[in-house]
Amino acid sequence: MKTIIATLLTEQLSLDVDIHSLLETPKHASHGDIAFPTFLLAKERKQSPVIIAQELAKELTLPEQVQKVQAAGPYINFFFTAQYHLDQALKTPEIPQTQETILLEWPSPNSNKPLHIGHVRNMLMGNSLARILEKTGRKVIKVNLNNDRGIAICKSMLMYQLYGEGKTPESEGMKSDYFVGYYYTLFEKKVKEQPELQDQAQEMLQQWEAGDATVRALWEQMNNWAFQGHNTTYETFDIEHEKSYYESEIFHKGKEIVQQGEKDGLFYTDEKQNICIDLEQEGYGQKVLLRGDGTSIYITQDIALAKEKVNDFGACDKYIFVVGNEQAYHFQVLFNVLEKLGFGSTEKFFHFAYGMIELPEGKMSSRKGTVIYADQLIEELEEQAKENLLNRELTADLEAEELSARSKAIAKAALNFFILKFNPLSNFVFNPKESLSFEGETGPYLQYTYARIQSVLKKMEETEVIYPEELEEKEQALVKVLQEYASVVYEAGEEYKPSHIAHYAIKLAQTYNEFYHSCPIRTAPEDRKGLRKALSEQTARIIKDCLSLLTIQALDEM
RNA sequence: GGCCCCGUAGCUUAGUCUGGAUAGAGUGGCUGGUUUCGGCCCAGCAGGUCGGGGGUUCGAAUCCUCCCGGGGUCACCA
Repeated sequence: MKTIIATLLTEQLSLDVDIHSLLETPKHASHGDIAFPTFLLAKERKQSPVIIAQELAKELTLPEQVQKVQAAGPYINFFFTAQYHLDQALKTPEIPQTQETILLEWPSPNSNKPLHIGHVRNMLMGNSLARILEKTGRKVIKVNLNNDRGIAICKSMLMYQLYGEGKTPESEGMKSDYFVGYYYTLFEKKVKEQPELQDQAQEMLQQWEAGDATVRALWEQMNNWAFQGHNTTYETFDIEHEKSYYESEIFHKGKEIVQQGEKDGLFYTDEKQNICIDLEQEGYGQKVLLRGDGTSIYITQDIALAKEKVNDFGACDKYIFVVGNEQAYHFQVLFNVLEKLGFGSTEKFFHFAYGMIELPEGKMSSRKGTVIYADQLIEELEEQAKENLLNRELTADLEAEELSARSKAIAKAALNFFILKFNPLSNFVFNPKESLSFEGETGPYLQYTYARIQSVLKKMEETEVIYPEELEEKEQALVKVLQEYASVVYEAGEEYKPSHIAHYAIKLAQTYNEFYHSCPIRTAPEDRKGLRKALSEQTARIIKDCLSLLTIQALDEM
């Protein structure tokens, strides 16, 4: 629409400004579809903007898509015809495609405990982002980095060695990652009274690095349990990767790269023989990249991983890391190091950061037992959803299987939407009792709107769509929102913002529900029935698409 | 202390990059709505110094600047 108006204004008025960028989409329907503000002209011509608007509006000859033009104060407002709006709203949305290859890395957990609500935020954001990127034409390579070595897993190992008594997840009837996590928590408890455990864990880490057979065997056992548990959680959350990397396999590989960089004069050696980078100019200070004894640190392995990824998948246009924002500084340093090493400009790397989730009583603590685990969370929500279904007349008699399937879908809708509608960078307090609702701005609200449309459509026969001269107010509002879909997805892809999709979906559902309540569909006048049916179908299609981008299932009945 | 993120109705928040007409929602509170397409719905009322000051601009929640509050980070940890 902007292009049409920009062309119109450029051709008919001799204005020396970039018209397209000045055009606005008014917030209120009474202001039309596109508005041209005349403030700039007023300044140039030293005339009242109101008068300029009035005069220009009179001069214009309108193309067929534009029904009328109206000067309103300092704005010239353009109104498009119902015909034009309907064509745009009812056609298959064309989402502008961006040809890019993006490597997306997430959720990259530690292997010493189960996934918790922080990982849930990570998993959902990564998943949704991947879907949005794919929808906008990008090729997305999905990888995971398992942090499977280090002091944390050694703590679990040590406790199992001391107190495990040969128990297994099977013998205890525990999900295997919880089994591993139990020993980690046990360490945090015991170390308070026995500080020497800290040294023992450290010692174990050294034995691990030295390749001690017993320690390695124990490590493999514990890790297998942890991963096995994580994998079932990934299934619940629809997480799939093309490749999983393991810190244990790459952590020693960065050494040569860093040493070569030092020879090439990119880095320097400090008095302790550490190889370091000077990022004073960039504002990040001096950072060690490789210890003097040649052993790796966190950033060394990230450098190695960058190379592995290029080896495996070729150079990509962008590399996105979904990681909590407490690591923002680390990633800025890493991106600068990678740029110096020739992996590409820092622009190619993006830290998709998100804020912390806290509980009403403060930060989560595995020691205090206040961690909310991903599996438990979704299970509790399923229970709530099930209860809701049983309390409704329509669904009280569902068969067990169907009841369970629907509860699952509704629970995930509630959780996914709740997490994804937020600005990712905000911290938020998660109150398990109050945070998740099924009413209002929620995933189930979207599912409900979709299901109700399906129910209405099912009862209707094929009807011809007849375009009316004028649309009713609620029809008009719906038509406008439907037209926005393609550009919303495009923007979400450009800006990496799943929340745009969430907010748009709510707006569409709200607009549709208002339409639904004031415009009968099945009992509409004959010349309106086909139109309203078509609008309902298109709304359903787009809601379903949005839900899919948010990793939520659309239900035909709920 | 340096750097990064956050601050908008009682609560949860959209809008900030790219400045425009009356700052949108949800929730909670109050008042209503279905002999009609599914009430997890809809309508209405009350609720805002957009953290504060200064600046730029015809115009600022949005840009600049200085403060205030909350969180994070500044390891040879990950």
